[in-house]
Amino acid sequence: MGRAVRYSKKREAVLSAIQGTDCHPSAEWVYQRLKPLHPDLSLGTVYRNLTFFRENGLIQSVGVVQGQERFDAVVSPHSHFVCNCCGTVLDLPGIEPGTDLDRTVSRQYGLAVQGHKLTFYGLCSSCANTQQNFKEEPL
Amino acid sequence: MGRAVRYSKKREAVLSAIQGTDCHPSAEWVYQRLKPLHPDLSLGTVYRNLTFFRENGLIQSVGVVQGQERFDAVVSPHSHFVCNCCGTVLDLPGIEPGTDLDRTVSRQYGLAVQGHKLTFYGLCSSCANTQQNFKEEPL
DNA sequence: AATAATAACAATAATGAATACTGTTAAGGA
DNA sequence: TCCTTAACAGTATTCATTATTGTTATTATT
Repeated sequence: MGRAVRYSKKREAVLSAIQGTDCHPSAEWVYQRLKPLHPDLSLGTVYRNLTFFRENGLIQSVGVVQGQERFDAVVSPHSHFVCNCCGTVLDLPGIEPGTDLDRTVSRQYGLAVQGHKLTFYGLCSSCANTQQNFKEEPL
Repeated sequence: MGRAVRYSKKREAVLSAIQGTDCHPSAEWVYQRLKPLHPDLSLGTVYRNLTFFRENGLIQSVGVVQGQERFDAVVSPHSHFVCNCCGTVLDLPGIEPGTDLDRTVSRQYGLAVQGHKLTFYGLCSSCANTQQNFKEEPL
């Protein structure tokens, strides 16, 4: 018998924080957001629960942006845009390549492709208007 | 190991009801008094807890008055007056015979007397003024 | 070196089984 | 008849177990 999962207010709060925003937050962001309501919250708990939720498929990782991993409560495959200046992560709901890419890779390499993640990088409109440049190398 | 005693709101309420009055109430009186605050209280619980408290020395029985047992949260030995008309039970703080009675009985009969209860019967001033008579035989 | 993330462990809090307590109903007693 | 007790199923409390958290130190990454 596996380890039983228990309910906890902190865990629930972490999930709500991610589900309640579309900014694709980092662990630190979640921590700062919840601190006022949960003064005794610890950063370790945030990291632990983010890992827990990702492993259980309730959230997904968007990848590491400027040194911090970012998360998304929308687990269905969709595209993202990452600003290399301010680190903003945006959804790209119009850019869905369908199953063509999956099928191509599947046929060409003989792999059972089940989905994909497509991430764009560049400058968001806000950063482009203020003519800022990225502070870290974008990859 | 004996039966463990647990806390319950109903039990606490019954004790408070008795401790919060000097009218030497009956089970029914306690029940009616607590009903508004505890709508699901049952008369059986009142009886059970009165017995429980008496057996544990937290309250004492003043005796049966007009068919109903009456209780007192003051467990130190003291005298009472019972009105045979309205059933009122009064404390008689000035009428304390001390240990003389106990010692007399103890010597005369060779018994280990530890205390006594002295109860007077008659008409309280209220009933005497309205010239009522007792409705039940007083004993 | 500085910051993000993980590991270790004691302290805390949630869970579930055991069972004391209560509500209800029926039966006993004065 | 009315006051009180008994029986029993349903409810609520307790407590041991252990998942979760807070803290601190350590590792990883840039």
